[in-house]
Amino acid sequence: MHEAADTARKSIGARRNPDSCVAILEAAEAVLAEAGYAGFSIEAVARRARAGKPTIYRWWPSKAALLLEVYQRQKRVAVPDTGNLEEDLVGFLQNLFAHWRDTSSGNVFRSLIAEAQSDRHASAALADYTGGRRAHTGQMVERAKARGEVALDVDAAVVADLIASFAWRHLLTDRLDEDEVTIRAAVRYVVHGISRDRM
Amino acid sequence: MHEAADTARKSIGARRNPDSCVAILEAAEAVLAEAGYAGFSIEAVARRARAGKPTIYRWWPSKAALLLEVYQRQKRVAVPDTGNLEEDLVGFLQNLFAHWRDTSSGNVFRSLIAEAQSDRHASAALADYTGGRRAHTGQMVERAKARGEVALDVDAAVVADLIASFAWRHLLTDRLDEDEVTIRAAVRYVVHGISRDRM
Amino acid sequence: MHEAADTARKSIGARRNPDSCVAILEAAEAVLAEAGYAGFSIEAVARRARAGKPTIYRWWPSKAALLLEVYQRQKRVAVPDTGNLEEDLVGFLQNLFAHWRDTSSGNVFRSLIAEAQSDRHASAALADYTGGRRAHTGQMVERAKARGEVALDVDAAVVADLIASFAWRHLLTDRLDEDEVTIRAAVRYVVHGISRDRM
Amino acid sequence: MHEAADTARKSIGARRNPDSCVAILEAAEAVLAEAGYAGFSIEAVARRARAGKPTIYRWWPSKAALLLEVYQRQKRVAVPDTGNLEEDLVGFLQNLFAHWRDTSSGNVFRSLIAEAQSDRHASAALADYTGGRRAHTGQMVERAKARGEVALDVDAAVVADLIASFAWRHLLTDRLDEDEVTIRAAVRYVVHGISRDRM
DNA sequence: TGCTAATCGAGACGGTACGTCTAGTCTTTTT
DNA sequence: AAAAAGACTAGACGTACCGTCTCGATTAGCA
Repeated sequence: MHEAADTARKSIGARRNPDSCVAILEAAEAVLAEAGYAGFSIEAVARRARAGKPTIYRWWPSKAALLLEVYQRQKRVAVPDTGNLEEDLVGFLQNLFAHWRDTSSGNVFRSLIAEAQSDRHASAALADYTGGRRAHTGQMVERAKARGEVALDVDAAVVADLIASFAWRHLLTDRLDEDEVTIRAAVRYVVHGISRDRM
Repeated sequence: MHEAADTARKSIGARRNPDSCVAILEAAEAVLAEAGYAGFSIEAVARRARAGKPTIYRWWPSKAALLLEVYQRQKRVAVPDTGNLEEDLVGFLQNLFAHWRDTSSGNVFRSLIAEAQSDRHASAALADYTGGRRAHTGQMVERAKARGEVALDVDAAVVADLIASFAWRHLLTDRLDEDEVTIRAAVRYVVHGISRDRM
Repeated sequence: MHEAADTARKSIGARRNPDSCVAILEAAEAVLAEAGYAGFSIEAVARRARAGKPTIYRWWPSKAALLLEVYQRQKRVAVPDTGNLEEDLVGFLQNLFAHWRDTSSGNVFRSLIAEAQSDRHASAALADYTGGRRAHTGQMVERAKARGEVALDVDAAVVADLIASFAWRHLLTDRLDEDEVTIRAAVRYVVHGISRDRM
Repeated sequence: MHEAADTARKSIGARRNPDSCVAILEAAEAVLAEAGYAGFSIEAVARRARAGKPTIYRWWPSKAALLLEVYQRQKRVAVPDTGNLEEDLVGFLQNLFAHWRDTSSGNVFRSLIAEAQSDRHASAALADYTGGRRAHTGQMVERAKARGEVALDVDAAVVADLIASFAWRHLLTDRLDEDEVTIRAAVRYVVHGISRDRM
């Protein structure tokens, strides 16, 4: 994460300056990491990035848009494939919690959810994003279905919803340090409930 | 929701004036209902309630405290007791969604969660509150255990967490109009997963 | 300047409590001495005196009234009588400057003048007070007239005005540490101007 | 004193907008004229000028700075040059009193002096200003010295001080309507006291 | 090669809200 | 009746951001 040079960035002609773009995204991430959502303001990002406010507003029409891009820039969480749904889901949640806990991603995503509660653009953007993620997480269930672990009439989207909801609430209530036992219990309750020999 | 009289409320001596207290809580609710979390400010509440800002700050140290009291003032959601866990939980979620949807409660609680992402007092207050609610919801599971529906080694708190998480995420992503089929599916997956003859 | 006892003063029945009166005046003086006019508020005095605000407002209708009483409670400056007008006036100014400098009187009187610029009660009270003082200071000139030092047609009130004005402006512009040479020069210019053999 | 147009003033780039500057100074003057020092608040000025409070604080760090600039913006008092010190000084005082009386200048300067009693910035600004004025007034005396009217060893600054003090006290005690006889008497006492053939 | 046009940093602008302070009024309780 | 206590409405304080605006400098691509 290289720092901005002492010499100010200038315009590079009649087109977007990628340096500024990167500097702003990195500054936004840094501000969120250091001061959290409370300290996240366009002013603070502009100050940190040594950028003008209009430059930010030009490319990101709302705080939400900036937050979303910052979040998407960060590395995705790996979706395990162990051949066993319970292990997959427990692994996924543990990876996700660790990712949220150890990087600024947790703060970014929390902020995005909070922002979505008062800003309709953020709300729409979040709905879009979560729609995509749900399908992604649902693949773990679909694979389990294909393996015969899970009943065929199970709605993978609902299962993905349950798992994602569990993750969200832990994020939003500062419980990302949940122990494996509890995570596994939650996952097992759901996995057992949808297993093939049950339904 | 009666309006304030033309004559200003005065002090009623060296003790809290319940009229002011009520007027402020009602104003807070009205502001949230009309302008949402984005327009919810102490100034706006004070203006609407014809109250001085210090009067609000005197009794509610933070926006979160005010939000929480507004939320708690609203009628509680009934916890059904049908003798069947699936029906209990489906009914509970439907009641909760309807309550959030049809009153301003949903907006209030969304705001509280959002506030908790940037204010540590809000965060603490919310943790406090959800702790209490978790035990409450868990009772449905405990009753089912007592009836023999649910395995004895099931952690009721984890189940309550799963259900509450599902509700929160629907609130936070504007999906309170979820159809019964989906709600029932989610509940069934969990209930089956913890049923006695399964574990 | 004894401090208030730990036990709160109580009402002594249907009449004014002199302890409260004294405590309030002393508190006002102490506040002015420590924080100056900037920190002088009825709230601050009430806090310091452990008195209720209404108790202050009952007896002193305005800040100015309180200031005036505080000022008048303080010891008067001696008016010298050396048999020579120049010495009298120089001595008087030196005494006055020292009094203002070394006690809280200076702050009190500055505050009173400042208050009089925005409060008509203060203005009236100050006019009243200065009227009395002018006559008082004028006596030094009248004595000099009687001694034949000063021409008979000199208006003692105008001379008193010149001297008092000089003192006020030094107070108001923080020049109470003026050296004797300058004070004497100012006095001499006036005294020579009114001496008998001149006019 | 033209009113602000209906269209709000906007920024004119990364530099001070003179329209705003003027609007604020005129608003400050108007507020002082209408409500006096008691009603003079940054809020009131901002409201009247249709300006944001931060715009005022950006350019005038304190109420005193604003008052001072309002005062200095108003036309200066003419310093007469009649070839006779008594006439010069009497004329100067009469001009000054009339200026203070007939414009809002008197209120502005009174306010500035009052403000200086509680605010060290005001105090410093006032000291600065009066320093300059003293030299200015002293020139009348210096001219008289050059003409041989006044003894050479007279300290012009002290004389200016006496005259200015006399003016200040009349301003501060609402005596700007003083008659010419009294003004002339005061001036004559001083002028005689310093005349060449006397000392 | 010189002109146009979009972008950059900078920072001022009118506003709104923050959380704190004081003003002056009020009522209850205690003496 | 008067004292203390402290709550009440009201509004100013000085600060932080909001989102918009205009500037002058910069540079690519069109003419």
